[in-house]
Formats: sequence, structure tokens, C-alpha cells
Amino acid sequence: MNAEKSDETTAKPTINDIARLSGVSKKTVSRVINRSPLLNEATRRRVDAVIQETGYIPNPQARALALRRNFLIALVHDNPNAQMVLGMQQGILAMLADTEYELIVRPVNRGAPSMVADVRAFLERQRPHGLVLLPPISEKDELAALCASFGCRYVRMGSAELDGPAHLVASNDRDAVREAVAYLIGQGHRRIGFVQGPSGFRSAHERRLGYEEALAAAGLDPVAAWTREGDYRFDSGLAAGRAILSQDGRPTAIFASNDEMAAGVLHAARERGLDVPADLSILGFDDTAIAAHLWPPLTTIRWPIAAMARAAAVKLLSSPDRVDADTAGDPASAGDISFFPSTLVHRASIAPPR
Amino acid sequence: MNAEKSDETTAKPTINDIARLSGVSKKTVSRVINRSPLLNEATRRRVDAVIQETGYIPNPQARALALRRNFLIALVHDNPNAQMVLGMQQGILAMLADTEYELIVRPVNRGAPSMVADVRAFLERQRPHGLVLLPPISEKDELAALCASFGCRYVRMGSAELDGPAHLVASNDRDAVREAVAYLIGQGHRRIGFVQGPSGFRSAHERRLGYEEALAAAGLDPVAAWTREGDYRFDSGLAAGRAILSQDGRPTAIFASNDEMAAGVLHAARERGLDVPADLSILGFDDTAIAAHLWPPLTTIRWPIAAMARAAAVKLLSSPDRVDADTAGDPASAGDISFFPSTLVHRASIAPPR
DNA sequence: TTGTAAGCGTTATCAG
DNA sequence: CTGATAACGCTTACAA
Repeated sequence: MNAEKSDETTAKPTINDIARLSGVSKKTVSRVINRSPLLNEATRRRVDAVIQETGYIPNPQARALALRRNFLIALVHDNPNAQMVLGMQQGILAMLADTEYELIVRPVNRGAPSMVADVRAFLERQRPHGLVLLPPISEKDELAALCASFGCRYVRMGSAELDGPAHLVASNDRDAVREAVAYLIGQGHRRIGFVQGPSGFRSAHERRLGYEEALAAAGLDPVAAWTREGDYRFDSGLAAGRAILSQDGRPTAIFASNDEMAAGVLHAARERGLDVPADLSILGFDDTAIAAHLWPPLTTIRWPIAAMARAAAVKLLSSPDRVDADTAGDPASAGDISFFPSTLVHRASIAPPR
Repeated sequence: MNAEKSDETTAKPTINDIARLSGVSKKTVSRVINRSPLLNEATRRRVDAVIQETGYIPNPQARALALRRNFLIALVHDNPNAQMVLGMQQGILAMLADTEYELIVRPVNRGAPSMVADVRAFLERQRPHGLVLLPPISEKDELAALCASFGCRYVRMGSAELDGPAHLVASNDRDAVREAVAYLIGQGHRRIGFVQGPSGFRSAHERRLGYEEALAAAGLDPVAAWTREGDYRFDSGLAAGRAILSQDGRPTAIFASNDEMAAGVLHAARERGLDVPADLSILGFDDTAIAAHLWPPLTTIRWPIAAMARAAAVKLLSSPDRVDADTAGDPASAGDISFFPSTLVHRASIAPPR
């Protein structure tokens, strides 16, 4: 299966072995490894051949020590949503594949008073190459400042413009919600309820603004009785749904600020024997796995997570590299790939009002 | 906020600084760091004080290089279930907290012919301390052998006895399913359908055996017409549900081998206008997030993921350490915490047949 | 109980 | 273009 006669139980070859075997110095081998431009082509080939034969792989720890920088990208998050975290991981890893970087995962506990200190300790210890911060903790400017103070690269994922383009990958939640609610209005809805996300969350705020802007554009006013605040969790959506739907003159549609709460609203509608979407249209946000599996399947707004994650990884990697006389720097300047539009995923939970 | 006058922008102190400042040798500082037992208590305190003051943190890269082992635990998986992967991550990380270990994530592509080679390349490059293998790839003996050949510790998570206790953390799916189906029978069901997982998966096999054993214990026979094979995904559950429910003399209950497929069956039941659970009881497996959010909430079987993940981490850490005259070895022998019983989560999708 | 010297595997410096 | 030589920060002999 493996043509090479590599013997895993034996010590791995080191740069010294390669140097000896190919009759050059360590430094030259190092140059080959690092694709130094000023290197005789013949020498390079000779060394490369030996590397191939022996199956030599540079030791990442030693490189990290000598370079005084490591090759770790950390995903720092406070698990808002399993699907999203995993999607981010996969997107980032897709860009990290075939590089020497590894992804390390770092859940933190927002709420815990030690949260910032925990991240600080992590930075001190590992000195990672870069951080990807997921919402909602990505909204904390304190964390960004912390990274900066350590000279650690970082990218924040968010729902709005949180930072400069070098440190931001975002979707414009406000726009997406405005358009989705406008669609609801276009379907004929005039009485549109709203389940807000928890205050203090930028995403919750942006989504509210989008909702209000859409109403305003149609000459409608938000109705307090049709509005409730939730905490992005199912139960809060259920409670909000019950509260909103128990009133006379209930809305014909409800926008819930995320899918979990939308599922709760759906639950509440069922409890009252309402038919969704005939009696009540429901719009969610996130397009988590649950959305497609609900009955009826939920119309919702989707972040382009994979693309955003890849962009984040690119920004982290294509950063001011060492400007070595000896080394080729990759000039991949990241353009301005900071904003990614979210899209409305049409399923079956929205219909014109009866 | 931070009383210490540590200056992050300045170079971190090294072991040399500590040695100089506390008037001892590097080696002595090293001994303090590594809690060597043979060390004068006074010396230790003195050095510790300096470490505190300076905020010194040993460089993990340098340690890894000198020790010829790193402090990375890798979670290798190709798991369709986001909730489970994240639960595993959190469980493992809970044990890794306050250690020098970091968790790195390594999704692989089962199905890809290069899968084993990919893992091999990863092992060669990073030489991680240990691997946690999640199902379904944990079932591949080839991967376990690969780890062994690299002298890399590993733990396989599984649905049955896949390996020796040192390398296994499992739940007994067969037992759990047998009991759950027995419960269904206890509720009065005699016509119980089955949506099987994809062949080739150990979990699918074990769950089938549990189902059959429960039937056998009640003197019932599996009915081919009420059995379909799915691929653990929603659509396959939907298809299976449609096929099973479209027949005359349909079952009064269906056990689907995971929640996603159960959601599909539920979908199919709705399409036919069946009332769940009155007309049809449904039992799932996994207790993913979706289970609680479906309508009706799904009765399902839950792996104790967090506990299992912690156990896996413990097995990886409490492994044959260097037996140094100078160093205290932690004798935490892992007992035999290999098996974790799954539990039936009662919700609303099961009722006695009409 | 502590220190000295010699690595671990790589890269940077600076001469040839 | 290439190669000695000295880092990088820590650990393990082996002494003292």
C-alpha cells in the first residue's frame, strides 16, 4: 500500500539527516523547505529528492521555537449554535488544509467574570498565530484590544461593522432582515410580530433595526403587544409565542430573531391549534439544522457560514509576514472581503395571510 | 484590574530570567515548574515567588521540543451530528482545562480514499499526544493500528466493544435500544417498525440487534414490510416513513435508529395526517437538539456524551508517563470507565396504541 | 538538593 | 548561492 519503506517505529529523519544525505548544510535544507528564492535549482532538486525518499517532515515544534511564532489558529467561541460552530470549524479548516497551521478550539464562558482573563491566559500561554472570534463574544471590544496588546492577529465574525476590514468578517443582519420582512409585507402581511434577541447582543439589535426599517418603509408601526424579548433559546420563543398569540387581534406573521425561538413560536401556534402558515407565517434566522426539519419547514435567513469562515482564515494567514531577505513573502492582500450577504431560504412557513 | 505590572508588549520572561532573578540554575527552575519532589522547600518557594512576580509562563513549544512530545489532543471525526461533536469537544476540554494540553480538531472525510493517509500525514507531522476517534470512523481498526504504529495514544468512542478498555469509551447501544423497545412493548405495542442505520456502521448493527432482542423477548418477530434502511439523514427517514406507513396494516410504533431519521418519519406521519403519538408512536436515538424541538417532542435515547468525553480525555492523559527519577508521575490509573449506559429520555412521541 | 554541559530540530546571522 | 555558528527555551544526563 505504501511503496516507501518508511518505518514508523524508527526515529523520524531530521534536517541533519537530510543535510548529510544530500551533502549540503542544514541551512540549505532549511532553504529548500522554506522555498527560498535564492537557491540553485540543481541543489534544490537534489535535496528535494532526498526529502521525498526519506519521507522527511520538518518538526513543527522546532520550527515554532526557532521562528518564535507558532502555527496555531484558535477558534474562540461561546457556543451560540452547534451548527454554526461546526460550520465555522469546517470553513476555517478548509483553508488551513495543506498549510502547517492547526485549528485549536477554545470555548469560553461568556457570563463568567473570568472570561477575559481566561482568554488572556490562553494568549499568554500559547501565543497563537491568530484568533477567530465568533459571536456573541466577538462583539466585545475588550477581547479585540487584548489580542492587539499581544500582537496576536484576530478576526471577528459579526452581524455588523464591528471593526476594521482587517479584523472583520460580517454579514449585514439588518439588511437581510429588512429584506425578509419586506418580503413578508409583500405577501400581504400587515400585522407582523417580533421576537427579539437578548438585549446586549449586537445581532439582536441589528435584527430589530432591520425589522423596524422594513415596517417603516411600508408605512407600518411596530406594535408593542406583538413584540417580546427572548434569549435565543427555544423556551423563550415558546413563551413569546404564547404571549403574542394569546391576544385578540393577533399578528398574521411573526419574525423570530433566530430559529430556535422560531421553533418555540411554532410550538406555541400549535398549542393554540393554529395552522402554520395559513393562520400564522413564521420567519426565523440562522438556518440551523432544525429549520429544515420542523413541520412545516421553516423559512429563514442564512448566514453564508462556510464562505465567511474561509474569509476569516484567509485574513489571518495573509498577514504581515516576516520580511526576510531569504524568504518569499506571500503578497496575498485580502482585498476587502469583509461583508457577506445573508440569503432568505424559502421553505414552507410563510404564506399570504388568509 | 490586573495588579501585576506585566507588560504584554515586552518580551516574555524565559527560564533564564527566572533563574537569574532567583539566583538558581535553569535546571532548578525547571524542577519547580515540573514539581519535582526532590527539591528544597525553601528554594521552591523562592523561585515560585519570582515566577509569580514576573508572570513567567513556560514556552510550550520549547517544552515540546525538549520533551520530544507535544501537548496536543486531537479530536478526529467525520460525524454528521453537530451536537455530538460539540458535546465531545466540551467534555474533553473540561478535562483539559488547567492542563497544558490543547484540543485540536481534525475532521476527516470518511469515504475519501485518502482518509487513512490523511490521518497518517497528520500523525507524522504533529505527533499529537493522543487522539479521540468519534464514530463512525472510530470503528475502523485500521486507524487504531495506525495510531499504535506511531506510538500515539488513542481512545475510540463507540456503540459497542471495539477495543480494549485502555482504548475504548463506549455506550452499549444494543442494551439501550432493547430496553427502549421493551418499553414500547410494555406500552402495548405489538406492531413496531424499524428504520435501520446504514449498513457498515457498527452502531446501526447494534441498534438493530437491540430491536430484535426486544421483539424476541416478547415473542414477536420482525416484519420485513415495516423495516427500511436509511443513512442516518432526514431524507432517508422521510422515505422510510413513507414506505412503511403507506401499507395496509401499518405498525403502531416505529423505532428510528437516530433522531434525524425519526424526524423524517414524523414528517411522513404528518403527510398522511396521522396523529403522533395517538396513531403512531416514534422513538429516536441520540437526543440531538432537534428531538426536543419537534412537535411532538421526541422520545429518544441519549448517550451521556459529556461523561464519555471526559472519560476519553482522562484515559488519554493518565497514560504511561515518562518514569523519571526526577519527576513525579501521576498514577491516576483509569479504573475501568469504559462503558456508559444510555438513557431513555421520555418526551411526548410515545403513547399506548389506540 | 543543586548545578553544568549537552542536546531537542529548526532558523538567523554573517561571513565566504 | 552556500555554510559555519549561534541562537530559540526547555530538559535530560551526569556530576558535585
